[in-house]
Amino acid sequence: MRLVIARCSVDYRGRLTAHLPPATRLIMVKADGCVAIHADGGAYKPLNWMNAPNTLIEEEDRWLVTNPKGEELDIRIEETLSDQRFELGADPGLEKDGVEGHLQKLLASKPHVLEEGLRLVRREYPTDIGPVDLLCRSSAGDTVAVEIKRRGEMDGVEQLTRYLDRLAHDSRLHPLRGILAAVAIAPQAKVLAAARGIRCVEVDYEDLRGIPSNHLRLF
Amino acid sequence: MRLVIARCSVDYRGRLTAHLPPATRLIMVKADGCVAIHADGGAYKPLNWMNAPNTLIEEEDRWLVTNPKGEELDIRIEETLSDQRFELGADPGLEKDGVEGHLQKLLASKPHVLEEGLRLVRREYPTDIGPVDLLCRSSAGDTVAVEIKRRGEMDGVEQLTRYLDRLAHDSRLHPLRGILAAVAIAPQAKVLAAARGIRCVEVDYEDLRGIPSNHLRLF
DNA sequence: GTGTATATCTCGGGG
DNA sequence: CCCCGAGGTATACAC
Repeated sequence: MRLVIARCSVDYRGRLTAHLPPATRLIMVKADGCVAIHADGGAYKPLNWMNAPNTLIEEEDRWLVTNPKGEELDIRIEETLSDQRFELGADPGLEKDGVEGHLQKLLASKPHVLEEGLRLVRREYPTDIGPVDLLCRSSAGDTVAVEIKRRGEMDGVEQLTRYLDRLAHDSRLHPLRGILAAVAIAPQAKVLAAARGIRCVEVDYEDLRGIPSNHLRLF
Repeated sequence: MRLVIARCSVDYRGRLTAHLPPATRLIMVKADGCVAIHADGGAYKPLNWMNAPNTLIEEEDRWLVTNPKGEELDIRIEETLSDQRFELGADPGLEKDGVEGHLQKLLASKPHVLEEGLRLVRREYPTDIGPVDLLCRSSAGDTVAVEIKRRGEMDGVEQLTRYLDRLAHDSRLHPLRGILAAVAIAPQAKVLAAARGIRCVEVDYEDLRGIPSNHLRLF
């Protein structure tokens, strides 16, 4: 990783055009060639950047970064205050817990949490506009499409609605209905879901991890 | 701005939990207190971060960053390879051109570009599910809701459809139709729009800037 | 503050 | 390669 502190002005031309007047900033060049220009504030997003893959042509007072898509980042260096390189090596990467994928796996193994008697038909059930998170069947024989979110918002309802529209074309899946499952569901999303006959279920992630998946009973 | 190169492991606990095994990384602390941990690759997004406002408690081998929302970033420093501070000063900020906001302003002043005789009723016309980009009236007296995007995709069609549904409840706006305006519109979006009776108009941003806004004619 | 939509979104997965 | 969906999305803007 190369870290340059320099007084510079920058122009980006590509998906939009953007200009940075002269000021002192950090220019970060990573091992994969990506370039980011940071001010001393304003969260983690750089003012300007160019992702890999790209080409860096470096002159005394000008860096020109171009990529295959035709975008370019034009950095005019007025004064270099520091220029250092560090060997960081490969990173083992981030291990996450608590994202939608985990919630989906948990609910796939315990669909009865959403509704008594619900059984999984398939996770990531394919349609021609994208996969449905869970396709289930109820004890009454209904097909139930489940859309899973960490937070249920209106776009989740839209998404499930689109899937239900597509699935409705397959008569083998009738009768068909939908469930929006999330750790928390916004009031407006509940209203929109209700208007479309979609049931909302709020689930507790911590509880869910504690429930055994082979939840068999003897009668 | 403070730049630390260190071998460290990191734990984030908040909206999810995330763990970074020990490795050498860049820890960036900006003047506003925000902290970002970067590996030597993978574009501009840090592996972990904590935005301002937050509190940094720094010990010899451990940094604990907490914020008012109860999130925390726990950094264990195993070895510090470099630790430097730079005075960057305030940044004049980025000047952008070509984003949706500009396109909306331009089209608001030149709605006739979308359709001969179209006049603006209101920009950001409010509905109870959000504002419509432009509400216009045609020379024939139709109400025309315009959704503006840089790139017209399916979600833009969905969005305009939701608005048209809401606006249709107001009989004063009848007859009502919609236009999706964008610099470029994806084929799938065109198909979906056609199926819903929504007209698609691709506009040239550069041309648009050159057209005078008071486009009056004498007959 | 809440809610809604944008973003040079970024990033990852699947066909 | 594109398409689609998730994100600790962040950020701006209107109500």
